Amino acid sequence: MTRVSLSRLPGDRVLVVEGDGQRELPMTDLASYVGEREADEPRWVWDDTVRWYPSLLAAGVRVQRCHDLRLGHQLLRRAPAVDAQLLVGDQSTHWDRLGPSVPSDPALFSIDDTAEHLRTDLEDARQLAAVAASSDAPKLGLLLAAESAGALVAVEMTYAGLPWRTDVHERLLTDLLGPRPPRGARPQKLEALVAEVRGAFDAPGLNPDSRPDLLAALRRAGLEATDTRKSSLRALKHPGIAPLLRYKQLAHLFQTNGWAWTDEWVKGDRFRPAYQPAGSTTGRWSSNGGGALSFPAIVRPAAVADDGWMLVVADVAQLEPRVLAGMSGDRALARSARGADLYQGMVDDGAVASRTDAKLGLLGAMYGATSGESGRMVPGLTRRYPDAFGLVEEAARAGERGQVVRTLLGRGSPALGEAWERDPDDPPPDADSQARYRRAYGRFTRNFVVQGTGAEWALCWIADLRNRLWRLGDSGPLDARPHLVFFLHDEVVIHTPAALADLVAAEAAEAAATAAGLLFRDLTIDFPLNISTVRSYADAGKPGAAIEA
DNA sequence: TGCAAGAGCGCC
DNA sequence: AGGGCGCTCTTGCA
Repeated sequence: MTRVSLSRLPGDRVLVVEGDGQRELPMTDLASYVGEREADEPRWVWDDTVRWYPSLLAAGVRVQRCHDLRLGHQLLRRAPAVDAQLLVGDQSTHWDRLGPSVPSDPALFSIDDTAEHLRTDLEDARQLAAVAASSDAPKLGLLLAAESAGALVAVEMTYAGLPWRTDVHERLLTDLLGPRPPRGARPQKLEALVAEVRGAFDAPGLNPDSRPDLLAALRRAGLEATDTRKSSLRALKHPGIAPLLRYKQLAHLFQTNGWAWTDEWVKGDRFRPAYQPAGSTTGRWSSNGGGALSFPAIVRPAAVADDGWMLVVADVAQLEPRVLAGMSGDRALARSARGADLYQGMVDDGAVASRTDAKLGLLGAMYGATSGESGRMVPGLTRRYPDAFGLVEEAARAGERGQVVRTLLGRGSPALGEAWERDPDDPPPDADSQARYRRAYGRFTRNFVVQGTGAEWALCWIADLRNRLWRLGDSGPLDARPHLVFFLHDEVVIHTPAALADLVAAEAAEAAATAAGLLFRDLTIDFPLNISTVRSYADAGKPGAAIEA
């Protein structure tokens, strides 16, 4: 496959290296050059997708594949199967330090002090060599390709944006909170709730946002409260609790997804969050802006397809338990995973009495629950599904011994002490806190292998889906084709011309099967999707909504 | 005055 | 004695 690396040079020029040949271009010619070369389907190699791809998209150029060296470097440096020494060389310390770049950074295409003239071809050669020399080359190769495809998806989704009806959003806010208040003030309905809470607790100056204030008021009312969490408050009996809970819910909406949020994140009928592929150590994405990955259900009614378009919403049912079945090769769990409901499958196989028990037991095993209803289910299920439960148990023990663990495709966990930088002035931790810390790390490694492999499955899914959607759109312009507009760990939203919605839904399911084949080739694991075709995101998942419109 | 940490809630 | 994130507010300290 043709591999073309792009490096930025001073004076807004680009160095293009391909095999033994190289040439220079002015930055202004880049989009047309890339557009023409796309016919050869090359893999574009660049330092950071966010630094190159947005301007190409803006020029109407879509790229089929790339290799994101920043993500690759980060991944390979920590991959247990890779000899990290092979990544050392000219400028490699710079690659070590390279953090994510911010899409809104105005310095995007100007050469500045922080963006040295990195020779991407040199780093590319090191990464290729490091993969080739590893004991896990095919899997790492797949992981790098998926990671880079994810980086393309992330930029494309920011570019496209989630279709957003500001009028619907504001009507929703006004209904729940009252009219938009002046800066710094509470909306009417929140203020009314505060008054109600103050009255109920006979605390005229109470600030419900202040924990000490609130605890004092609760105690004065004779309630035993040690924290102000929703779940704790719900257990208390007092006339002030209901308005307090209502206040907390609505205040959260006002603060995180209220008018200020719209002002900042919604432009031109689109919500455009910035995604950060592999932003979490497990390989899951994070987002830095707009709280895209904690996008609350309460505002989803405002995500509405354009006229003549629809949203196809697809999520995987029980992604992580299915991934666990696949990576552990647990045939019993794989059998229970046949069909749309894995937990029900466990009941039907006679492993547990109820669906609730199945869910509690599996989640307990994946998160490391040691007590409670969840922890109690684990021993029985371990006998039933020894390979699956054994895998997470072994990952936990490895963590407690201080060893790193890896995902199916070879992403390594951070080391035990990595996030634990002690102040040298502090006394050394005693044996108890060391043991506590090791157990916590064990819970982390236990979850890491499943969450991380789940993220890999999802990357393969969206990478394949992205290509399928592109082919489906045939030859239309970029913004007239079906495209991904949202991705949330195990769920995607596709904005599509209404006429293509059924085809889009079918492609989403096909892509899921492709991802399963890529990761677990010899073992058949079902990854059934819940798919809805809807006008508004809020209608996804509701029975009957799929046919509507 | 500004920053970091903690609490709490949202999502998976 | 349950994993991963981001965001906003308050508090405590410099």
